[in-house]
Amino acid sequence: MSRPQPQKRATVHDIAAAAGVSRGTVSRVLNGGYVSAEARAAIEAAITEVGYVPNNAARALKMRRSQAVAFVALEPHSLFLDDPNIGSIMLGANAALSLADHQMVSLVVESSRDTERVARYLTGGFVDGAIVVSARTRDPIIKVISDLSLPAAFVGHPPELDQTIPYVGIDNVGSARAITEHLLTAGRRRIGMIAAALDRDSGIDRLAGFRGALGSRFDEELVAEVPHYDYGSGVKGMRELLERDPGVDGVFAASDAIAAGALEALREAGRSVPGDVGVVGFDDSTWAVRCQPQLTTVHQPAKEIGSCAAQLVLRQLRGEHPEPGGQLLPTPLVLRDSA
Amino acid sequence: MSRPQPQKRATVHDIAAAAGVSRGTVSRVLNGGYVSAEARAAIEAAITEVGYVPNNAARALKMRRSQAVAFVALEPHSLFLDDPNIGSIMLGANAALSLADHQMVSLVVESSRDTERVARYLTGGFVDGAIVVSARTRDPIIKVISDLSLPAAFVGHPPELDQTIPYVGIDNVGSARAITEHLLTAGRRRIGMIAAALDRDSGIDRLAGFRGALGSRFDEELVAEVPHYDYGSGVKGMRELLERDPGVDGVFAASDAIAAGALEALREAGRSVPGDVGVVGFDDSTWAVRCQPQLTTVHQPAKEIGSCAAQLVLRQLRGEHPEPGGQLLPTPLVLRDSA
DNA sequence: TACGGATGTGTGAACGTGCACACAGTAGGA
DNA sequence: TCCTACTGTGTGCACGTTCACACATCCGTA
Repeated sequence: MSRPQPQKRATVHDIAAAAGVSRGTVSRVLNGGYVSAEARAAIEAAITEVGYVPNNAARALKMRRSQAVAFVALEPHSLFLDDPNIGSIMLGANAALSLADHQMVSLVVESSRDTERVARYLTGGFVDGAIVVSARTRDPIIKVISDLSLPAAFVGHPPELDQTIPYVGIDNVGSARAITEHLLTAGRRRIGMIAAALDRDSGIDRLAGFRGALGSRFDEELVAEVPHYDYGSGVKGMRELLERDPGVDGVFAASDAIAAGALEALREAGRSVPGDVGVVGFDDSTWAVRCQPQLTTVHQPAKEIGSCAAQLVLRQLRGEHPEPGGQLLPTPLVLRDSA
Repeated sequence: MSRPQPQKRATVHDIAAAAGVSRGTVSRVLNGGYVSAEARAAIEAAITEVGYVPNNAARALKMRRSQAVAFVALEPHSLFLDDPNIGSIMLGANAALSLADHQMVSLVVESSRDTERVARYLTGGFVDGAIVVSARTRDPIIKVISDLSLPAAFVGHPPELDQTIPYVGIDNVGSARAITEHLLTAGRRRIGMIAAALDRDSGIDRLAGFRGALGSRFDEELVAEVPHYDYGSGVKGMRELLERDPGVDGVFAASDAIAAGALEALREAGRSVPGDVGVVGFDDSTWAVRCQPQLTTVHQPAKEIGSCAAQLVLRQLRGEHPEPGGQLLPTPLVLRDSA
């Protein structure tokens, strides 16, 4: 029974002693520098023998660099449940950071208690930068990052407080306009929208795009407002739309989840899709292919958004100054069966 | 234009100087000890004035304590997409750690490249413990944790390599047996199962519970095996079941997503639910209430699982040794409309 | 007066790194 | 011969914190 390492961790001193050199030489084989072949061999042997791993805390203290970037998820209740993209954004960011040999640590902010603790964490020197996925435009965390001038990037919308922080997102207005035009060219005449989350940029912009595409044909009556991007809201919104105008023959749902709910309400009302009514969604999430019929929708490049945000932070870490104002990623239309 | 703090961060020295005391006294007001009222007042004033925040890296180095616990998500592709519970488990763990003034940092392991980096991170002194959510029972990360004797807890199933590490999960066998018995007492005679993920404990155990409940009535013919816990597998599995025995009148789906797919296949085949066929699921995820009819299913206490795992780690951090062997949380049946 | 305890404060050392610097030896060119 | 350049190595210091210790003061009591 040989316990590998009881609790004491090996340090540079230990392997220096084991290899018969000084700490400086050990540091040089780890970080590059002039080292003779035999010294290097002895040190590497010692390292593998004792299973030495550098102490990140000490390194971070000395270097003022932790090789870690925070992924801050604000109000995750809604994010994890409503937004099917948050997971993909995380994976995209992680992949990009990983390639640059950085660690992604994701921090979850649920309550104001969390806010304070995460602020301490960001300030405390454990991360070099932050990617912030926020549903709200004003948040205490943003002020912390701004005051700290911590390299950061926002996902989803421009930060209101500090315009110098870059962001990455999609063109919600243009995408909404494009998919509404798809309904128009398919010959739909009475087109309604189930608009959601009108307290956020994304919600407002999607409605604006819809309005823009319809132009003079826009009818306030045919917009059902619901609070969230979820399935239940879709069912409710569609029922409302049918009640206001039973002749509606096209629907732009502000999210795929809403579109799925709308399909349910239409089935319940005996309408066929896409025969009687054409339905389009937004996100191209897993919802889109779960539905019957499958949804025509706007593809959100979630992974790319994540990796792009990571690049934005990494670039700042290298000392570059990315032009502020944000970066909008293309959102191709995905044509399926629902319209 | 007054920049708040250019880049220099305030240290204990700075606030000691500002308050006219020594660093030791500052440390004492931060960490407790004998401090006079006036000294404390002066120091606290200085702290708020310059916006001092302790440097975690230095503190971690000195204290060998980072007040942070890792949440390690292995192979998140499947986790984030298949398992609707991972988000809730995270939130539960975060809440429990937050209450104990600990920071949760979640690490995503996608590739073998990630494995190495995360191992370095765990070893590097940035975290005091780890919660591991793993779909596979053998993983290099487990060996790292074991060798390091890092306080840890597993979610989902017992770790194969190191039996001393506690885990928290649910009784898949018992739960599957219970919900199958529900179908039996409802009078179903020809009961099939759509079994999934038979390469994992959860999948194997759910099938075992099903078999146990049926006893001598068990018929191999009525088990459709599908690879994943997802919707598409549910559609396919149900079609297969109907083909093998059109007289099937009860179905236990290994997950809610599968059950939802089964409902679709049944609708397609013109069967009514629960009239012709009773369907039950597993998880009590958001799927369960999205379906028409809503699913009777097994509730997985995801938040509690997360918080329980966190407790297990925190207890070890306090020096206690939780009895190994794991903790199984209760899984109440949720009766809805589908059976 | 002298002592012991409680209360309050300052100082030095250490946690484990990386880097600047000093130093030593060898080789080549003026 | 001296100067410079290159290769290779060891030492001291600093990063910001906490802790152990020494010291200082005040009080009550023997």
